[in-house]
Amino acid sequence: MGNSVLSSEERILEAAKKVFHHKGFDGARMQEIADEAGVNKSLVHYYYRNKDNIFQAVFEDAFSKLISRLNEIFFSELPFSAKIETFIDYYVTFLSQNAYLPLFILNGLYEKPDQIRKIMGKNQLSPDRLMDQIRKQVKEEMNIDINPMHIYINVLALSIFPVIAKPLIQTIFGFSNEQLLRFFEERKTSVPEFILNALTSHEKNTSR
Amino acid sequence: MGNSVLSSEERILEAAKKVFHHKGFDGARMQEIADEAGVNKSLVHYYYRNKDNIFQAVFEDAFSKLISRLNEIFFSELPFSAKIETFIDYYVTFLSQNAYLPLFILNGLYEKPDQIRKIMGKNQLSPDRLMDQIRKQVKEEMNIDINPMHIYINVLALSIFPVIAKPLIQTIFGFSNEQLLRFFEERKTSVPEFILNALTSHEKNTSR
DNA sequence: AGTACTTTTGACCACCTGGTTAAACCAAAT
DNA sequence: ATTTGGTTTAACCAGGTGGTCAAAAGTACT
Repeated sequence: MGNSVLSSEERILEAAKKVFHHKGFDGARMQEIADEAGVNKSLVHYYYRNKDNIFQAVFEDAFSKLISRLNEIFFSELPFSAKIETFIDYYVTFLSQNAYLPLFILNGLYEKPDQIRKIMGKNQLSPDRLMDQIRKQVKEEMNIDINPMHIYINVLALSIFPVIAKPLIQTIFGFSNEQLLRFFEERKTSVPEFILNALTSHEKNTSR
Repeated sequence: MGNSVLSSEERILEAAKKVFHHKGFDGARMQEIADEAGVNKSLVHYYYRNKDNIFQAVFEDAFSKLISRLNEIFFSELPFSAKIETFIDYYVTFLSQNAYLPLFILNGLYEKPDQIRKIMGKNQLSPDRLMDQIRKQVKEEMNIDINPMHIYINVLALSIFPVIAKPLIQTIFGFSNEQLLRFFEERKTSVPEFILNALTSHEKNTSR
């Protein structure tokens, strides 16, 4: 357990991430965080005054980790199809390795709705510009006029949900761990195909 | 708070649902369940011996509620496009009114992976038959050969994720409650269009 | 060696947690 | 009226909870 070069404060934060990610706010124990970091429980309180504080630190870290790259890709100069492919590929890989993150964040958003805006401020999302860009790109490249918000949410849904629903998928289909991995690998190509096909007009959109 | 015709046992279960759905297993308090049901805490233990038991009762109820109609629709005799439309319409409505359910279930699947198989046994899923049917239908009606598992997961993702991510969506887009409702209403038509378009071949699928 | 400062610890606490138990309550049957 | 059965309650408990505090250990400077 000899913990290398990290300072106590850093080790505590890392330990807190591990514990909060896996157990959530209510399930996490200050003692467990201290044990995981190899320090006395009081030291946790010394650096982060209380449970809420350290949770917020963990939450902000997780949140920005999850969305920073998202914006990077979506605001890049790539054509839309490349964006989708790049994004799915990156996200499926990233989320496979950090499977706990999305559920942790979604739970956090429900439990602590107050602190969201603070974090939103830090990680500039500027959705208006993003939506304009998506609408324009899809119109130009796919010749289809569709509410970009739905596209955006659909892309997120198709990338994130399967990771969250891992245990469900595994039980439904009876997947072993290797089979599940292969399933996620397949999605790296099948999901972009699915999305881009959905956005390709073959005849005019059905009126309603 | 005069609770009408329900027996104490039923009132306790209803109270337990409310509390567990909103707070999760670790966040829920036996005392709060008792208060919510308007009974003494000991009575909760009298009917359901311990916290785990009553949680399992709540979980099974939620789980079967969520998937029973799913199978009903997917195993019906409808053409595939009608299935998708029916399913999305039903699910978006149902989930809007039970927004806590999906997250509650997904968390439960992570926290109590042991009890899953029991429940899976009760609510027969028989995924093999379902997958065969989907593949066959999509091939016949859309003339496209695609792994039905991905279709199935995609449909679930597009219906369930937005509900789970409610607070996220609301914050990103700055939606009021009414705007969010309208957004979900729109999805009842936009999502089936999206899916069916994605499954309509305009040129042969890229080989691999 | 002594001082001033931060870091780390053990002991402690008030409160809350799920759970137990024995007694009270209440109907229906005798 | 008494018994019998299920129902409901108050009182209680051992263990755990986040959090405090003062003392100890370490560090750097003089």
